[in-house]
Amino acid sequence: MSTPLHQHIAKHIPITPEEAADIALYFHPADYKKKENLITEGQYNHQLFFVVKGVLRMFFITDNGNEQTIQFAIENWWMTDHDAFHKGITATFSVQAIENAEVLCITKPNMEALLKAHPIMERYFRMVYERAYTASLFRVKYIFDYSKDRFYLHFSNAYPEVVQRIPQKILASFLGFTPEYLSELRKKLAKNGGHPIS
Amino acid sequence: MSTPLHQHIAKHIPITPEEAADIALYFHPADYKKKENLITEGQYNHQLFFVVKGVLRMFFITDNGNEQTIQFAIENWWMTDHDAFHKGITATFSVQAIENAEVLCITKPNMEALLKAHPIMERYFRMVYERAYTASLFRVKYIFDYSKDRFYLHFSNAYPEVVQRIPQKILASFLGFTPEYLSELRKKLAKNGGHPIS
DNA sequence: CGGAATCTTGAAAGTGTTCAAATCAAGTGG
DNA sequence: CCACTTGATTTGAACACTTTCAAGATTCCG
Repeated sequence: MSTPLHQHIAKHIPITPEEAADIALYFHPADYKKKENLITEGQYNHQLFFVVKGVLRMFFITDNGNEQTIQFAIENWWMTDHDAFHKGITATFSVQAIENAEVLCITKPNMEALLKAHPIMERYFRMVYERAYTASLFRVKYIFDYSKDRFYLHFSNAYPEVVQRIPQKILASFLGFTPEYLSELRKKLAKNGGHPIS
Repeated sequence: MSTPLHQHIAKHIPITPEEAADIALYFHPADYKKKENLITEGQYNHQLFFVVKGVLRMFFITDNGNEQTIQFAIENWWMTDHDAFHKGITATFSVQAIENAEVLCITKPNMEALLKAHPIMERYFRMVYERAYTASLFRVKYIFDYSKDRFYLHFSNAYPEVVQRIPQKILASFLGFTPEYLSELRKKLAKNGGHPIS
């Protein structure tokens, strides 16, 4: 038998079924309902999550009280407030289920024990973080490079499954503008057959 | 004797002087002059850099031909186009010396050999990437959270050394606005004793 | 000193936001 | 299954923030 986590690990490093089974013991499964928080800004959290099923988002509350979404996680992505998890401090970000979600959780002590027992996992997580870091840099690039309408088009072409699974309000926040403006963009783009205006 | 690289590694993982000396063999030192490129957008690059001395910036050319700076590296930071380095593809970003810089370089094959010979370095780089990823997420947070004037103040308070070492033009680009607007902000802020207007 | 790049200034034009109200969609309890 | 309540999306007008462009002042470096 092969779990999603096992499969994901095996994509990056060679691993035996026995190792995978032992690694799984460091995690515990959990279910979250739509709109439920896995992590809440300002609170202590010491868990890292692997998404087995569902969609999560990370967000925070801006100066003027809006929810600003900064990333999504779908199946086979890792998610947490890394700064809080790593340093054991209160969370800067909240993590919430957008759909009912099924995740694997690992506490900080278990994470340390896991890395000690299976040093090969250092390599796996090195790769995971390297990839996440790269993605985050590209996110910054897109924010600056594209006009808002192009950014919207880019994202909905690149991740159509994500766009379909989330409310527009949250998409607008992720893209960096208001829901009202997203409405206007959609209207404008519809007129132009899905091409940016410029 | 203890090099900056050795010291930085030792901050994260236990390491003997002998190991450190062997690790150093996988790197070669290089000097770059102000404005010289370590990596050029569109070209192949297969090196990762550790900054011993100087300031680097990463940037790309936007749709409308401007240079958009997306991050800096000062002493003890790692820098490269990670996506290009990792996948062996052409670079999306350029990396340039803002001051004369002294760096340690490692090629992709040497990196792989290093990780094979010293698996403990997987842990070190896992930590480095984890930290870089966290920083990148905070960068995105600040972009969305702060008004432009607050973002400017935040950055110049958080990294005064960096601000002093780079031209305003590049700072403006990093913060996400035009040099002209930065001029206005500085004028406005000067009138208000360094506090945001809002 | 001289040339080139950087920084400042101001006016005009865009881009995106805010606010308020109407419409639409979804989930809940009876 | 319907009626109700709540939340999400759309619309439009007024406004605010930021860019663009062009020109002048300043600084840097050889």
